[in-house]
Amino acid sequence: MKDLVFDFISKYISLTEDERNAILSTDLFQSVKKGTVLLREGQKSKESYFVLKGCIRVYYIKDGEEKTTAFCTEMDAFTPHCVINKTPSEYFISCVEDTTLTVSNSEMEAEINSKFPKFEIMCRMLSEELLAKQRIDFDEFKTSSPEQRYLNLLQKRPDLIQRVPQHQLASYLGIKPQSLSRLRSRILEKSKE
Amino acid sequence: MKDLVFDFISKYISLTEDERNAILSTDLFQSVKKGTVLLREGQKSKESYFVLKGCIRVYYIKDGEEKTTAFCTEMDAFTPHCVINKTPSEYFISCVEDTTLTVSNSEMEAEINSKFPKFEIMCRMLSEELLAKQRIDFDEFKTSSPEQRYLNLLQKRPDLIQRVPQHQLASYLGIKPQSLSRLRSRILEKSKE
DNA sequence: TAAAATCGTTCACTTAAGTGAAGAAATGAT
DNA sequence: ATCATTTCTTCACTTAAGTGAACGATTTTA
Repeated sequence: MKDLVFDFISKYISLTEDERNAILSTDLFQSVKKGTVLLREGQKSKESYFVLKGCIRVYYIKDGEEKTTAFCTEMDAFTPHCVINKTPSEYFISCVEDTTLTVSNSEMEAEINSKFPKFEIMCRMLSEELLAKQRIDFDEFKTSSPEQRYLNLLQKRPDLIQRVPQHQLASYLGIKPQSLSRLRSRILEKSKE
Repeated sequence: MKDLVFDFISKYISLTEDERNAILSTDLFQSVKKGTVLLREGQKSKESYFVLKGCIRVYYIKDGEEKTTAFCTEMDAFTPHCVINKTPSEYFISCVEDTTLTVSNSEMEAEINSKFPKFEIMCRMLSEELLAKQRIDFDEFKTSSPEQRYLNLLQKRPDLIQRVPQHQLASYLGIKPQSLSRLRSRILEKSKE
């Protein structure tokens, strides 16, 4: 399982024995049960996540309703806004499934980065990449209809539709659960013809 | 005008005389006329932008229609996806107004970063910050209606509504120009009551 | 300055999403 | 195993966005 982290890192930089050990000595790995809440609204956290197995979900509670805005699955990294901004969190993060992930705190990261400048480079590359990728996702969202977004998701992350409850998917697609249900049956009708 | 860049940088790191000169020697600054296209679909570019004055616009052309997805104004940085990914660009970037900006290419950035590790740190901080901020914007977009998005924009970037054509704003809000027009008159009616 | 092109608004109509309610199905708890 | 809760779907109705067209108003360009 720990190899997955090193596989991931190797996409950006190559590590010496020392550097590998520095990471392993930090006791990053956690296994959490389905339903566990990792971060709550209002909380001040310094923790970043990297999902090895399972699925975590980012959601707001507005007018008593859950609004899901992100799912992180295998090999997804997530640093909450509150960590960067040092403000109370605007949202919750919880586990959709039993999940294995790394949890790193920002002070520890800063320490490793200053000890091994290579990590600084990796973090820069990774966040630049994620920024650009997220912008494309945002662009696709803006320029397509709910139905197109659903079909797009079916292409790009077919697993999500299986492993995640419909009503959570709905707000992820920017619509209500009833609309997702209707939209799905509309698509089904079309494909029959 | 060049001071603006150093004001911006000073939010992240402090510079020595040497470092300032390294930047100034790179001949980064450009003034471009309204309507100039900085990047075209299909093009392979290595250029990143930082707007000092004016406004640039990111847009796709799908089915012969322009779909605007971003506006960068004073103090906004933008690195196109194609620069990070080394693929042909999916979108166009052009100037909404006469614009003064810095244009830096990724090779030059890499050189400066390796010469002055401080810059590497700044780039990491900046892209982490933009990533987190953009995620919040995306979340807001997903969880609100076109009307709420418009009112939100009116709060956060009131200048945009003045300086940008309505039909470009419309796709930025994820709707058609006619819908934006209708939505605006609906809001006007409400405020009269 | 005159003609042409672009832009913003309005209208009538169509399509799809929001809402509230109801019921079936699946899930979780005791 | 049963009861309770949650989840998903369906329905009728409301609201708002998409579409195509028309018409000034503005801007561009020749």
